[in-house]
Amino acid sequence: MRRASEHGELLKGNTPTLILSVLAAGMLHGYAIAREIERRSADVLSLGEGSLYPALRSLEAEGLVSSSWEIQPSGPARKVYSLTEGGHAALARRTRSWREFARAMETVLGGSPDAQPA
Amino acid sequence: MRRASEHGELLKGNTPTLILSVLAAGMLHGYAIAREIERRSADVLSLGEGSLYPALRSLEAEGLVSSSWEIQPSGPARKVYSLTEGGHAALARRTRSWREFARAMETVLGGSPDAQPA
DNA sequence: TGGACATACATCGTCTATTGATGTATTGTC
DNA sequence: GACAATACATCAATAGACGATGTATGTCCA
Repeated sequence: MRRASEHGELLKGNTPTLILSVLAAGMLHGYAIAREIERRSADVLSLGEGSLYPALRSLEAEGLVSSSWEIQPSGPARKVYSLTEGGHAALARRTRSWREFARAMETVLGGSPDAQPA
Repeated sequence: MRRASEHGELLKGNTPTLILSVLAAGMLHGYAIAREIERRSADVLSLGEGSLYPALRSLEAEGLVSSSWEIQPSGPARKVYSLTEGGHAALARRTRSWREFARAMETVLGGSPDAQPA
């Protein structure tokens, strides 16, 4: 499938936040999580399979999501994930942390003569 | 010295942007760059020496900053950095890229029922 | 019939960047 | 005399994203 545009290393550390975020709207299987992130971000953000599946495993190991297999009448089985209570709390925490970070980035960038206003 | 608050892995990929950003206001030596980032961000963001100096080396290798030693009448010598033309251009590019990324993060987060408005 | 592509899972090696520790040396302060 | 700040630097360990690869099914088209 098409690759979304590049954002270098910026995604680092934000993958779990993005996954928790789309799961907050309801349960989804792994592949659909990646598509939903692309859809919501208008293809600016994209998770490769090599980032997605390990991240889901680690979120499950931390107890932030839970999963069950869904057998389809046709096509491969899907692993469907949903947020646990801890997952909702983690999302709220991570969202706050992201926004504090993003605001701080803006204040540093904004102090530069080169920077256009945001 | 005191450590600024933790933001996990969020800094990843943004270190060069922050350095270029504070250098856009004028030349500074390495240690002062780190202090200026802390000052502007009200101690939310902080670069350890282990991140700062390698990042400066690599920026210089890319031709985005240039440096010269400054001998002080008292105290250790300082390596003073300034932005090259390429550095100004890179800063503008990186700032645009950061903001596109941050906006996309917000649109994904904003689609969640758990998210408070930014 | 065969090719391409989307769905859907998963793993693995590589690469890159941050972290924290460690080191040297000077200066100022309590 | 000890500690902290200034000021440079390196290095091992760690973590996380990327891209490639693999398996399998289903669809669409020529």
